Amino acid sequence: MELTDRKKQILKVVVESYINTAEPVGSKAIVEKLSAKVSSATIRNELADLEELGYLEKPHTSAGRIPSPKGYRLYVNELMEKHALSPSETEKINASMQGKMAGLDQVISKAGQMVSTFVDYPTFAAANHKEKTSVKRFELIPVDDVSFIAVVMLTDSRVKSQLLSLQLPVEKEELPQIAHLLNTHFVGIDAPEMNSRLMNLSDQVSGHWFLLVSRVVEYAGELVQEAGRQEIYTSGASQLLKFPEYRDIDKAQELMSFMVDNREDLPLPQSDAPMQILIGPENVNEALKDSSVVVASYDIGDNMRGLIGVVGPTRMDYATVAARLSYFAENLTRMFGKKQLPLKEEKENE
Amino acid sequence: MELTDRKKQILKVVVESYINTAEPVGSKAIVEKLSAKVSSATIRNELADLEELGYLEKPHTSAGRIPSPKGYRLYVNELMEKHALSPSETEKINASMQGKMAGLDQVISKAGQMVSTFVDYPTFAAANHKEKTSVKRFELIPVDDVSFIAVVMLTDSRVKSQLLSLQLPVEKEELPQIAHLLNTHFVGIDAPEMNSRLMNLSDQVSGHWFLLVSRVVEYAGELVQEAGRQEIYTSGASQLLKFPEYRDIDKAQELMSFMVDNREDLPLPQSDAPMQILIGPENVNEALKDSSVVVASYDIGDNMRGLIGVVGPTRMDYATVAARLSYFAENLTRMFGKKQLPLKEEKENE
DNA sequence: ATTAGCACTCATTCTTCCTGAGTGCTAAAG
DNA sequence: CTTTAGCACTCAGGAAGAATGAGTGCTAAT
Repeated sequence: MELTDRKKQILKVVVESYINTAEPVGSKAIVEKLSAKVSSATIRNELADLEELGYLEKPHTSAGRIPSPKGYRLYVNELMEKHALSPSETEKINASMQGKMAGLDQVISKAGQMVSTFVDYPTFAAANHKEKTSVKRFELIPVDDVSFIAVVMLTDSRVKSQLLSLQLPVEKEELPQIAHLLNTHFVGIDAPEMNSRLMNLSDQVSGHWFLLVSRVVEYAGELVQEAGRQEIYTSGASQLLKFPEYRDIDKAQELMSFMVDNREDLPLPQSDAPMQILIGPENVNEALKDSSVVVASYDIGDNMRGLIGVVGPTRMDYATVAARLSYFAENLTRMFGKKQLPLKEEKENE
Repeated sequence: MELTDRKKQILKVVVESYINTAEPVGSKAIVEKLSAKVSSATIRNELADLEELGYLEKPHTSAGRIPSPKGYRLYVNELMEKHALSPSETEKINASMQGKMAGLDQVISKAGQMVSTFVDYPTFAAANHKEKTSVKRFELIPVDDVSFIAVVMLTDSRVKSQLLSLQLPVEKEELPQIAHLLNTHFVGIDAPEMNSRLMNLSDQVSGHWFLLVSRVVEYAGELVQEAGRQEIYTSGASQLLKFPEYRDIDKAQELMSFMVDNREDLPLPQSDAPMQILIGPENVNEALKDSSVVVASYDIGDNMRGLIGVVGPTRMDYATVAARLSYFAENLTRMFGKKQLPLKEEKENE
């Protein structure tokens, strides 16, 4: 059954007022904010209906109403006015995005940080590889008798390198051959496959070479696995404490410890939708059951999708957050979503 | 004037009892915990003296005594029993340190994390370079027509690399010469010096070369500067909320926002002492005035000194924290303080 | 120097009472 | 059938007071 127009208007007023004040909303207050001129008694009847339908709840008998998750859901789906950003806001966002992010790792974490300061809620940030990352190419650079540098180009166009030292002497002349070996056998595959090929190799090459090769493969394997694991960054977690809903220290600590200490356990929403809003119990994560999350995603290169989630009480300001976040995400896609990452194409200041 | 032995014993009991319970300690409770058999009235006289001397304070007239910062200081300097770790504790520490840290960046942050879980207080972690980091050597690896990889070896034995792309074509054959140029002019110097040498070079080489060189130098300059900036990591910040002294949300938020969001502003103690305890107002940082910090340092390679700080209320368990932290720090020095970093010398599991 | 004894202080807790915002229901009016 | 005025009712939250009890400081005796 569809709600009447008036019921929707009333629900909207309740949600917005509660978002602003965190106080239950009473019938009189609603009358004042409502354009239609009706008495508070009428509103009370409507409120009773809305409560029966599950859109509102009462903290206790003699208090006003607050929205239920179902109420927020309706608000977000139908009632919320997607408000456009003011020029000064877009300006601020644009300014903050100038030249702050060098290198892929930084894009992800910085994006989260910027959003957090901009929406005034805590955020988390992560990224998914669409395809599995693997090694694109190996290079070995001689250093001294016992050490060399392994340079590993990954398919996501990052380049990682590390100094490796052995007990045995390393012959400069052998390195190119070993690199060739690596490039023919260990490119384009995942970590377990790397290991099994390494095993196969063990009796085809000399022990000395094998040692060298396995050190490099070990390193590369870690890189590939690390790329598969998704690192989650969080920002602004301390802002949680400013909301009255987290006055209860235990509630606060539960969520807080997720945000700052156990981020790896934050289950991320999977959908590819540009923006998604998860309200209270819609979150699968136990610690988020009383909170809401607004998630947006953006492109990084053409093989990754960045994710930014804004975390707050269910009473969070969905309209503003959604507007700002989606503007941000769109801009990030514009800046980093190209075929080839424009890594440090242009620079400014220092 | 020296305190009598009995006064010291009493102070010790007060401090330790308060550390355990967070409740003011009364004369009767002291009698019970004190070996000497005296009456509570005697204790009261002594307490009055200790208060007059500034070692104790009273929250209000009818409460027991709590230690003042001066009291904690005396306790830490003279009274505290440096307790040895039990075998099961050292075992746990040793186990947790097995093979968790690969690469220099990880040593620092992981060390902080491990200490935090082990002492049950929040920690911060950082590292100082004793000497300025600079570039030890450049390598350029051709990739395709317009891009190449810059590999930069730093004096702290880290190796960093990045894919650089230009608009102009990159000649494979030129790269070794350009690398040579870089290695003769841009090694062993700091970022500003790099820039000024770059300027000098501008009319000595062709525009094409200059473009290439400046891209690499720019990248290297950032690396060198980044090494100079000190990155601060924190762990376990949410544990703060479990202490009653941070029940006051505002206090909690102030410190919390330092720990999780503004870590770069945490001023770190400079001393090179292996361990240092800063009690309440001894901290210069405003946000830490009501808290205490136990800092220890350890060697990383032979050019860096890692720093781990344990943060807690002034009522923190100095004896336990100090014991565990120093054991940790000693082990870290043992593991990573060698001449040459044993980066991934041995491995286990995956 | 120590201690028993006693009057005093004051945070904390519990009760009681009051207030006022807000409700639900009924009965009358549109 | 919808709206509204009116009224009795509920209940969280705050204020005020009383009781509790842990702890003190001081005095006078040992």
